Amino acid sequence: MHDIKWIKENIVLFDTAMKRRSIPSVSIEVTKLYESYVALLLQLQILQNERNNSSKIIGIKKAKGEDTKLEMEQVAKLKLDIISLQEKSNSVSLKIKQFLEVIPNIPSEDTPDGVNEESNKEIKVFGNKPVFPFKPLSHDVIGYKLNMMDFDKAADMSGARFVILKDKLALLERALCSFMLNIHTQKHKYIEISPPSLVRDKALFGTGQLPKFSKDLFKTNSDHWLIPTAEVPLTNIVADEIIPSVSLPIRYTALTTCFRSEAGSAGQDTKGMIRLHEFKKVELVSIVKAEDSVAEHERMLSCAEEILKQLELPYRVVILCCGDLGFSASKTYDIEVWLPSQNQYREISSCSNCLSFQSRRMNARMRNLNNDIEPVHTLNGSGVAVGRALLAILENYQNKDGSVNIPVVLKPYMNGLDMIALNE
RNA sequence: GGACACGUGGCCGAGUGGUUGAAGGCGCGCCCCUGCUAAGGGUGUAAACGGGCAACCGUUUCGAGGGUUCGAAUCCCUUCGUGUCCGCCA
Repeated sequence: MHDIKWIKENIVLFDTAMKRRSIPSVSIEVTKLYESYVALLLQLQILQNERNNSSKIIGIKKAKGEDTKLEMEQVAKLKLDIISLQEKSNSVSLKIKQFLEVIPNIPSEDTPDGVNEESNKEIKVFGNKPVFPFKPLSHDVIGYKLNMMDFDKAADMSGARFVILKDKLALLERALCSFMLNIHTQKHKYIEISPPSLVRDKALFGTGQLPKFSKDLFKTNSDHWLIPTAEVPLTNIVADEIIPSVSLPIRYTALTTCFRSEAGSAGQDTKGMIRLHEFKKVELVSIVKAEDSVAEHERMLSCAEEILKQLELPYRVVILCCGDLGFSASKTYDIEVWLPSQNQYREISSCSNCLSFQSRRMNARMRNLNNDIEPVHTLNGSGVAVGRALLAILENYQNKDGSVNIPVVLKPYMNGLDMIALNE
């Protein structure tokens, strides 16, 4: 959520930024609304002040047993004006709020222009793509042949875009979860959280999924929403808080299941585990001072990269262009892992700096050393998507006979297993 | 799901219609004092918004929303949350 006062003072800057997002300029309109709101408020406050004074006098007079008929009649008249002014100013301020809450964050200066992912900018490539002396299979075929991945049964009970992992693949998923959480808690000093998976509107408004993107979410019949990412509960831990600046940065990590309706992605990635309605993900969230968020963003990216480095999976890092940037983000790095069967890199992590965009929506603030209160900055990133990590391992570590080697760092989590092979 | 109770400032906790943004305590800040024993005294200490160069002034806020009233933390309604007991269940 943008600060209306900031927009008012930076009309050109603001509209230029929105233009990069292909959003028509609204700053003049909002600013005008705001000015009329301030005018109404001023008038209203004068009348409220009069009413308060008169009511005090009535109270004093009544205590003395004096007659207050005159005063009471005067205030009664005032009251009508107050009510009508209040209605007007409420409706204008609601309009302003409705305007502001659907305007996305401003892209950072170093976010490339562009309307779709083709304009994303590659900034780093890491690792060697595996060379196979045979035609590498896709992960779903590998899983099927191992008899450890069942899309058909999942479809019978849940429909499309669900999967059942069995036996060693279920273990591999669990191993990945533990491995990632251990790295982030022990090496990167994130605090592990086990949050709710169901949240109310307010939480999703805070992180920016609502009110605009309800179509992408699942809703229960009890007015809860299933979280699309742990970013939602993790970031909302600081909602409505005033945090002493000495307590920052706060770094949280969590393993959760993520639920996404995938409305509008019909036909995309219909095969395999790439795009499911539910998947597990280890998330990273940082709450930092404004001046620290740029550095924290780099740190977060390197924390996510660390996972892929240790798993020895080839990847690249891109900066998302304006057209690909999420609603709440000012700048986003995507980490893309190499998938041999597709002969391309696919997203496995997304690390975003939201600046004060989310913190203003959820009223998350800090008290600095001068005792002043200001919004914190929030960042979130995947560290990393578990399902996609699993499928990347299957594809990158596959052998000709259909077996799959286990990355060295995962062996302790796999009961010492070196390889997943077809059960005899 | 049934019954009852409760939601006040960083925390605890008074406050059932009238100069109450809110006693008192704790905590914290600043200042002072100090050879009567791990202390005493003074003073300050909410947020948001609006106006003002500023000092400062004003408005709103006692879970949230609405209502009654000249006036509401206090009364009424709705709602959310919490606690306890009962029922049910992992």
